[in-house]
Amino acid sequence: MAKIITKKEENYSQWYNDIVTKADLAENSPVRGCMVIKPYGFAIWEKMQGVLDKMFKDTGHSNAYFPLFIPKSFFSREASHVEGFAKECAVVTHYRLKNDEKENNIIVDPGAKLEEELIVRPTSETIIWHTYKNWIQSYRDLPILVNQWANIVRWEMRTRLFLRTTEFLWQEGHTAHATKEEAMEETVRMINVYADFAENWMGMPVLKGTKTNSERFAGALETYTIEALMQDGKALQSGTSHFLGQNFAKAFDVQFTDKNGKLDYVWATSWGVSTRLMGALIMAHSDDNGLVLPPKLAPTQIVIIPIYKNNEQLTQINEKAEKIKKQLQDKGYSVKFDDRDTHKPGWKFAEYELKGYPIRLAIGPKDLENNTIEIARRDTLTKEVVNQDGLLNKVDELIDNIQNNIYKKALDYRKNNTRKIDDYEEFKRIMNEEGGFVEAHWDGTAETEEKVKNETRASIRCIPIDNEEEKGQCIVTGKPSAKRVVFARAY
RNA sequence: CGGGGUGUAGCGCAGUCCGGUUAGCGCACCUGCUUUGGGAGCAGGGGGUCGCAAGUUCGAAUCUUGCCACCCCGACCA
Repeated sequence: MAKIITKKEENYSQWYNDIVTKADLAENSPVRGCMVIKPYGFAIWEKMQGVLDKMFKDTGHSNAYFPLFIPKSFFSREASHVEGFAKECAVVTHYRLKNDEKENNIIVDPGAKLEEELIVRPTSETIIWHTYKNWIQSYRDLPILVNQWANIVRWEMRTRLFLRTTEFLWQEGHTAHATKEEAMEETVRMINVYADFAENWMGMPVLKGTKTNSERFAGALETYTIEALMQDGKALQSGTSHFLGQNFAKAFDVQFTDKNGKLDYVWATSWGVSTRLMGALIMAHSDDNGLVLPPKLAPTQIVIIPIYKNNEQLTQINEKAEKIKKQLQDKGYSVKFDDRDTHKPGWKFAEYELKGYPIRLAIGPKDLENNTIEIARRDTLTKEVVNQDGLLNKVDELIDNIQNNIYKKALDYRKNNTRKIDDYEEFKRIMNEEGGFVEAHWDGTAETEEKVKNETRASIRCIPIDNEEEKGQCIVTGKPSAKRVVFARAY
């Protein structure tokens, strides 16, 4: 088995092929830049979906669904939005094929040309605000707090499995509010939901902050982001929440009558996370033996592997294992008993490590004799033999412990790779040799941001919310700065 | 769209420079026996339009021309 290299950028393709193919997550699809999410990978996604969906509902949102196709004219209504997305849209121009008798081939029927082209959604603001226009007349119709789980298509020039695929799955929340304050609160609420999910479920520490003008979502007045640091020192934008102001309401003429009888435009937010989070999950925690999944998101938390020499032993172990499985399931754990006779125990050990199962139990003849069981944890790859009577408590303890440990490990990694730099030459060296987050002063201009990007390939990932004010001088121009911002090379 | 690279079995590759039996290796797959506490051993077996097309030649995976696809690095981006 080829080793999975997590540190070096140049080995990521190898790493992906192994993890992704062998761990049954996905494989390259014949369609340009698209991915097949294999059953095990999709199980992880479903798990994430389930948690996020509950978080959205708990914050008052409901699910809905809007069309995949957006008429081209909708798109051009919001100027900066169309500018941001125009270059990466798949466009439907015809609605029928026909048999070309000369060539004996199927061709696009020229007679089936659409009068107005349809855009395959790269995001749904336009069609949703077109729809909201009919839903909103009065302040009594507000707020609208809607989320949709959907697929979208962005025809990027360059794709990267999981991190930037042509088609991807995501959720997009689109809310409408009567006041600016309320919309702003919603924007911040949702970035906090994302940060909560990333840290407490994925075990992945994130920096919360706002984007600079040039990195902002097309059509937004403010973009909040969570930025995670991958094990190769590159940053990954993992979720965003946008304050859209009244831009889309104005573009789609969505006005409402307020309590005082005055007409005003509606305030909007949108927010989303995608299957990129699976890439983040993989890249944040995996090691040379494969995936490491946080217990809270692992589709199966515990696997039990029988070790036996003959059928008689297997029967005895089966009985015992099924009992243990039942007990664990009663406590709410997802458990798999792998009694396949087609693979040997050693093979199974390696297999479940590759797939990142948090806890592995092994039970064999020795254990039957001694009333013991072997318990192994994926995050540290350590194992111990415990008495069966204490197993349930041990599992409780381990599940918590593993969840906390992988978070702590990722946090330590980030701490060790976050540097305060005040010298531009040092900054350049760090970007070339070390990677990671660099906290530095910036004069606030797009010119400086652009210069740094051209010279170091590092961009401003965010202006952190939590960072303290600290007066300083821009690392490039020496002009005054009120606060450090976070730079990194990013995916 | 620029720069680089690769296309040979499901996966990973050798063979190509310098044309020559029936195209080979590892893993995986199938059958049988022995095995089973960290990816088992032995024996046998199946699987290929050598990316596509044309050309050169007695003969092409190998040489020539054209095309296509994919990967990596940039520009772009969740």
